[in-house]
Amino acid sequence: MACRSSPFLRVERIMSEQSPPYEHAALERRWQQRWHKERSFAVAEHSDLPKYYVLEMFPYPSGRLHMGHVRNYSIGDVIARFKKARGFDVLHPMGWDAFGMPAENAAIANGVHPSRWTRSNIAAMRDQLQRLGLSYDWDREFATCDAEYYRWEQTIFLELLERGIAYKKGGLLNWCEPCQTTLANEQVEDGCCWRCGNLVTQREMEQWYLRITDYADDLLAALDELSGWPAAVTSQQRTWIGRSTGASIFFELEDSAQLEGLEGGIEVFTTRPDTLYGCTFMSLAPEHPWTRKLAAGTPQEEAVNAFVDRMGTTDRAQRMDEGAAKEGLFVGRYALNPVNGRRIPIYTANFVLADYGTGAVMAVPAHDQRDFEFADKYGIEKLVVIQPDGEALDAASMTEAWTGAGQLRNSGPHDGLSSEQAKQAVVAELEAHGRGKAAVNFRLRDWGISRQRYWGAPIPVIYCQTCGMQPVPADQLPVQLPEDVVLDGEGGSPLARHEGFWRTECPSCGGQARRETDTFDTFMESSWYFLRYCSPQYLGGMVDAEAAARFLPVDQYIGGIEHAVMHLLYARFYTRLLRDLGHLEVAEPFRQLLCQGMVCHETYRSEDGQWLYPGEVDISVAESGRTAFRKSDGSGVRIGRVEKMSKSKHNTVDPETFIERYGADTIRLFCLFAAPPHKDLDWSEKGVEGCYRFLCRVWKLAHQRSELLGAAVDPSSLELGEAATELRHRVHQTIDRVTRDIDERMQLNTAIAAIMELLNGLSAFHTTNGVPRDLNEGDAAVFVEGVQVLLMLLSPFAPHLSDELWSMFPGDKLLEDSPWPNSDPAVAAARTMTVVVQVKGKKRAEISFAVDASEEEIKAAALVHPKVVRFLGDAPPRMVKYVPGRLVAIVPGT
RNA sequence: GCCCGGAUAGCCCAAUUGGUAGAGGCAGGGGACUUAAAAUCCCCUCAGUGCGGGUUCGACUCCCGCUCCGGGUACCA
Repeated sequence: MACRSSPFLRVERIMSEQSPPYEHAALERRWQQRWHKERSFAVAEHSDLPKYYVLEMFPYPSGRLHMGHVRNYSIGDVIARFKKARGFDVLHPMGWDAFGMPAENAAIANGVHPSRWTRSNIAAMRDQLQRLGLSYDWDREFATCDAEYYRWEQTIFLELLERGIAYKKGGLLNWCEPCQTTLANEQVEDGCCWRCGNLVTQREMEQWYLRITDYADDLLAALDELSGWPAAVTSQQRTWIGRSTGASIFFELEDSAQLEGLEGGIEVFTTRPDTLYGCTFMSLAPEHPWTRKLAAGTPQEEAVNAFVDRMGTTDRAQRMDEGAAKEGLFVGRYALNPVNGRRIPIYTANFVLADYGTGAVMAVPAHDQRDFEFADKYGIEKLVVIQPDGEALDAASMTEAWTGAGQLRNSGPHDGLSSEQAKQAVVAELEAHGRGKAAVNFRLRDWGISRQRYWGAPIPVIYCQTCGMQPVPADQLPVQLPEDVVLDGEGGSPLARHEGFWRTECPSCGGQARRETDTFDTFMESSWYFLRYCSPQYLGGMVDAEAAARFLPVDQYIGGIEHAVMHLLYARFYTRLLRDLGHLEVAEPFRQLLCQGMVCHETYRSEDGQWLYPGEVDISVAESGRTAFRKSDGSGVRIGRVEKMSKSKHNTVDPETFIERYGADTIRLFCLFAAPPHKDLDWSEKGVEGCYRFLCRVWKLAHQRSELLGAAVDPSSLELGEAATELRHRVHQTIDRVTRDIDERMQLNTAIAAIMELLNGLSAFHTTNGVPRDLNEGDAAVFVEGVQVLLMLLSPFAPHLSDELWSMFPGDKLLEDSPWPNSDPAVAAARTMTVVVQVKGKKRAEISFAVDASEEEIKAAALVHPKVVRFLGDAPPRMVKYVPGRLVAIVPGT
């Protein structure tokens, strides 16, 4: 056990006497300081080099890095370092998504001010990031809680307000009680708050919105062009935007004269105008503005009011649960079907959503499953108007709705049309009579951006009793968040209780006025931070136009998929807004998106069902399988499945511990090696040890031959032996493999595997039976070239160790300033090839050829190979196919 | 239910996109070194690709029909 947690002991053991110990802690600190001193990762803003912008989703400053962060940033760092070596001017920044509720909750719980809490967390996490050796240009760092950051958000908000993109309205809102704030629709997952996981309720409130729905079509259509995004994300956004085409139809009331304001009738949206002739009733959402009004004065009035009241107090999730029974009530009045004049009863129904479409539905029970069930329950007539091929539907005997296509019947002039044709024909009929039109409907709602919390950017408006709502004048920006607030978790928004903040003068009349006390949704800040990195100190606006033109869009964005329809949708929207306001040229912020997989770990539970941390458990491996015991008392432990690391299940490991034990290079390497970036990664301490061992072997290889490294000779001018030629070929091939794996395939795990292979090759080459052998001049030159290449290829993954060993070569240039190696195509090309001979698809022989052997030559050799001849028989072969460089496939004659 | 993914050795993961199933790591076994153990070094075992069909000279790869796992989404009219 002792050795398991004593890496230094282990290092000494791994190292033979001829190598100095690999002291990763001191070594890594030294190189981090050197990079810092030389500003190795500063962006050359005006260089002639092509730019490359790599960005990882910036973290919320919780105070501690978790493995998900480490993985995310390690991936980004490889790309950043690689692109830099490939000659790009790389922008690779880092900052802090610093507003948000944890800070405020911590303040309520512990009395620490959110600002102090946040700043000290930032300091701690910055330190952790720096100890990972990530290649950020730290001069560009900022936190979104900096007034100099959010002032531009306030500025833009005022521009949006002027253009009517930002507006305020009242209505039912998502309310999270534990968080004491409203939430945007995107931030409600499965009826629960995305942050705290508690059930979201509905509440009638006023708040600010951004008209994202104006951009719905554009946001949707442009997804098709985002070929660099994972389909999982674009498809989620498509679903979320939820565009459906159909018709908007007006149903007049039977006695509309009696109801003021309903002269045009009730509007419904449908995707199935072809079924209009089959409409036998109408359903309104309980919250529909006409539900109560229609019932008023009818015998149904009292019952309808009671129903609406009950629905209002029924939990939304419960009411909308699909298992919930259809329920409704006749409202006491009739409407007229605009195409056939049929008198249809109007119902209110629990399953009709107030905020989708118009909150009113034309019900076609024969062709919609929900309407079918409702009609069954309340004895409403079903009318078949779509007849599927080869089947005669009969309303009386149907057991479920027919929702597919078919031929029209009972539909007046449209009988005989296909449902597709009828969709257009019915719309045309409606349009001719002014009773409806083709329409598109979206599921997407406007983005609610007000939050009733303190730790956010103030919304820069003022309310005056006489002048109404007034924007804060530009010269009074930023509206600073006051520091001196009472945070006790009581009595609603802290700013609303801070008189010094809200009491102000009307900018228009100078009279007494009140500031808005809600703050912005923190997704507002993360919707443009990538832009600010282009010119983080710019004082003239959000971004310096020249810097934006140079660096945008982000070439490679990396982060978790959990933001598929929150951050990533808002950022696309916001970028469009800024383009339309003239601040930007681009519409899409992120050219390529990589969503890394989760970091997972086995779970452990004690006999009494408690979750245990991996550190509390010992595991022994026997033939019968693995068994686990609790370290403290040796009691049995149940090994559970591998799951995403989470605090609640205690299956987390702390990056800090592992960095101390093995070093940042090892941890980075493991995160990149154990799985391809987009897939889930199973944390394995054994695997970490394997990566550590690999780095130790690299270390040892260089030190074993340190005397050679100081005097590199170009091997291309030397006469090389067989083994040296072969090794050199492998070295150059490895350059090609690693380059392609990083650049084209984003397959970092196989890039590392190739580097490991190269190490194995170099080790075998310079030793005999594990002991260093004598190398001639050619051998030495090839070996040294191999070590050089190895370090260059390794440097994006394990930069500290690579730099340390690189310094054994002459010159004092950092690897960070050295170009990526180029392979010599002549050397990388194989000299011989092994061709497999298959007879009827079965491998029968292998033959070696020079790479320039001709097809005829190869086919001929294959056909006379003794192992092949046996399977051919006497007749001439029916087919002989040559796949260049790979195989000869033969089908014998009969 | 629908829409995405995924399933290859005891485990993680490769396979140049239809051409020799195995690169890399872990675990396991053997050997060298050692008084011994550990460490280190060298060597080795193990699957025929979730299941059933099909196309093909040839299928992990393409087609059809399933199973299981993961993710998203759902009275959206």
